[in-house]
Amino acid sequence: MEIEQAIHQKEFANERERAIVNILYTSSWLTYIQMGVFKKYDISMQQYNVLRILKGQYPKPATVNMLIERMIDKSSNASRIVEKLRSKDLVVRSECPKDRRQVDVVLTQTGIDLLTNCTKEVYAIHKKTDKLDDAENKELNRLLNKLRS
Amino acid sequence: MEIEQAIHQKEFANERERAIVNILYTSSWLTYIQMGVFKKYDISMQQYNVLRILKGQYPKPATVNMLIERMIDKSSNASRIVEKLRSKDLVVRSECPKDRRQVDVVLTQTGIDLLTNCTKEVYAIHKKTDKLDDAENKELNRLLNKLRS
DNA sequence: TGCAAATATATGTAGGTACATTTAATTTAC
DNA sequence: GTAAATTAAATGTACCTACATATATTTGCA
Repeated sequence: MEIEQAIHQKEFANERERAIVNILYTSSWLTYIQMGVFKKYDISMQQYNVLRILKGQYPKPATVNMLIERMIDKSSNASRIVEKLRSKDLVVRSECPKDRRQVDVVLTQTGIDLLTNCTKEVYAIHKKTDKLDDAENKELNRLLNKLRS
Repeated sequence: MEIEQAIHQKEFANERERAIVNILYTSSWLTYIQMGVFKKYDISMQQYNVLRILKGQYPKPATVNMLIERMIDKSSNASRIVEKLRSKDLVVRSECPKDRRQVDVVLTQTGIDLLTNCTKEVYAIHKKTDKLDDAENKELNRLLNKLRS
C-alpha cells in the first residue's frame, strides 16, 4: 500500500519528507508483524536483539557496552535487559576477570534454543510479508546506507 | 555508513534480513536526529505526529479514531496524547454534536505556531542529514511501498 | 419499542524507556 | 604513588506504551 493511503496523508513537502515518513511507518509496520512471535516466546523486541548479538559472539562473552554499541536502538537500557534475560535463564552474567567494572554476558543452552526457534519463525514471517526480490532488497540497502552517510 | 559497520554485524542470512534490519536501524537513527528539536519544543514525537494530522485537517476537527488511523505508530494511546496537548493549550477538545461518543479535536493558534516553527526545524535537519537526491528518494519510496504491498 | 451488539473514548495496570545520577574500578597525569 | 579524570555498569525517577477493561452512546434488528 502506498504511504499516502496508509496514513491518509495526501501531500508531502517533497520526496525526502515522503521517504522519511515511509521509513518510520515501515519500521513500525515491521515491528507490528513480528510482535506476535516475540509475544509467543515471552520476550520483547529489544531482548531478541540482545540475544542475537550474543549469538553472534558465542561462545565468547559480550559486555554491556558491546551490547549498547551493537543494538539497533542504541538508547535502550542494556543493563536492565540483560537482567531480564538472566532472570529467565537465557543468559549468564559473570564478572569480567580482566576488568572488574565489566560484566561478561553469555547465552545459555536455553537461550540458544529459544533464539533458534524464535529466529526461524521471525524469518518465516519476513519471507511471507516482504514482497521485494533479492535485487530490490540490495538496492534498498544501498539507498538506506547512502541516506545515513 | 553501511549497516554492517553501524551495528557491527558481519553477516546476515540474506539480503531481505539485511534490508529489514537496515529499515529498523535507519528509523531509530532518524528518530534520534529529530529528538533534539522535539525536546526544544517540549513535545514527544507522537505528539508532533498528532499535531501534524490536526494541521492537515485544520480548521476541520479530527476525532480520536481518525488520529489513531492516521498515526505513523498506530498502537499509541491517542486519547492520552490529546489530553497532554490540551493541557499545554495546543489543542481544544469538544463533544462532537453529531455523535456524543466522539470528541472533536482542533488545533489552537498556539498549536499552529508551535507546529510551524517545529516543522521548519525538523525539515532543516532532514535536509542536512538525508544524502539522497530526488530520484533516489522516489525509488526508496517505491521499494518501501512494494515491500509492504 | 426494547435490548443486544457494536462503536468511541477513557482509564487501570504493568512493564518499558530516557535521562540523570550513583557506585565502583581503572587509567592518566603529575 | 596518589589524586583526579575517565570508564563500565547499575539505579532512581518520571514519563510513555501496550493491553485489557470500563463507560457511555449509537446502531441494528426481532
